[in-house]
Amino acid sequence: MAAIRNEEELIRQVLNIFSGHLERGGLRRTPERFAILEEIYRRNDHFDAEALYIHMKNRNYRVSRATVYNTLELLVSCDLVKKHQFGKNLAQYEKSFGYKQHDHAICGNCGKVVEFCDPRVQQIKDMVGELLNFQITHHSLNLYGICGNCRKEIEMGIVRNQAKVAVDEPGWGD
Amino acid sequence: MAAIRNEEELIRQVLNIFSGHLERGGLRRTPERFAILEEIYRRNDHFDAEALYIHMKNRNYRVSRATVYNTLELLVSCDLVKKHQFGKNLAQYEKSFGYKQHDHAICGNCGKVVEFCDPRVQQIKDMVGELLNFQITHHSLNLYGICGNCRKEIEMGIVRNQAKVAVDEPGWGD
DNA sequence: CTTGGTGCAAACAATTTGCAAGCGC
DNA sequence: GCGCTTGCAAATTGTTTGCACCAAG
Repeated sequence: MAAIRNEEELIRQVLNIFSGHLERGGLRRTPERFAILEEIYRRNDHFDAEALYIHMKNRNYRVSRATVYNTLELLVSCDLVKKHQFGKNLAQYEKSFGYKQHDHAICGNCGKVVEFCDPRVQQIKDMVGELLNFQITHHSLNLYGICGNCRKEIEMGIVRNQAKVAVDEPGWGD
Repeated sequence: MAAIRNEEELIRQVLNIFSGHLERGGLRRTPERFAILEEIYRRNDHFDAEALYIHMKNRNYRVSRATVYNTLELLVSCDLVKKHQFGKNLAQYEKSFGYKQHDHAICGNCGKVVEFCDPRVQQIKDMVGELLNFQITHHSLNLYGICGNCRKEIEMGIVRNQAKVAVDEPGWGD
């Protein structure tokens, strides 16, 4: 299914979009910014700023946390990345270009995040926006609960409460 | 509409519920815990831990932040208080007993939080839970945008970005 | 009187900021 | 070269923890 091809294609595309966004805003096209965007689009999970920072370090990039945060904010502002709060004081991010809008179900036991899509969300946004005279720009819908696997584990007496999911792999990128 | 009467009645009720919850859990009924619960139920807004702490101080209570946080967690665990994250790294709370489930629209300009209710949310929870084999326990749906007032102000060139809303009034109690 | 709860302050974790040096334009 | 960006570390912010004392059961 040519997934790799599509990935490279996608990356070229988002780098371009970002480049244009920077130019339009009179912002500088630094290698750090592009490197961060590229690494984000090579991942397929939800991640936090620290994980991305570690990831960049593992790949032998020379970046600081400040730049990671700075760039993430830029990317959010041009809609290439989405920022979430899944109930904790820790911002989670995910790439968003080329994906259809979706929401999240979060397992309170293992921390797994599953995406879903329901057209009724849009209907609610439209209707509530009109009703409250709010100009809705975006939303966040999170369903919290226990996933099927964890329910089984819990029934068998195993409890892992909040195990970390999606840790970064050690550096092989030399 | 006898709002005051109802408020006193409601407060008696929640104090009772909390008392039972503490007893059932083998926890102590301290004056601080009841005082915090009572103050929460005399407020009608969304507030953060610090605001509640200041509020208690203004009312001449002798409480520490630690006790405020501790008690808030207790109250959340027995469903007398709900905890929210409105997109920032700052937990917001609101009383929840006697209110029907609702969600929130947040103005990104003035910070105003408006509540709304839509039955489709429950439908989504049910359907997605079944679909993903998740046992959904709770959810959070936040719509972000600009409220009518702010839109007008912005059109007139006034921008207040993130003005603080619902600050605590100075102490008049005593 | 036993032990959990408290106030206080120090510790922590996530994020932001200040500043000197570096590099895109 | 000008000044936005960077790396680094220190500062801030929200929340948690450690500890000596207090008071509920």
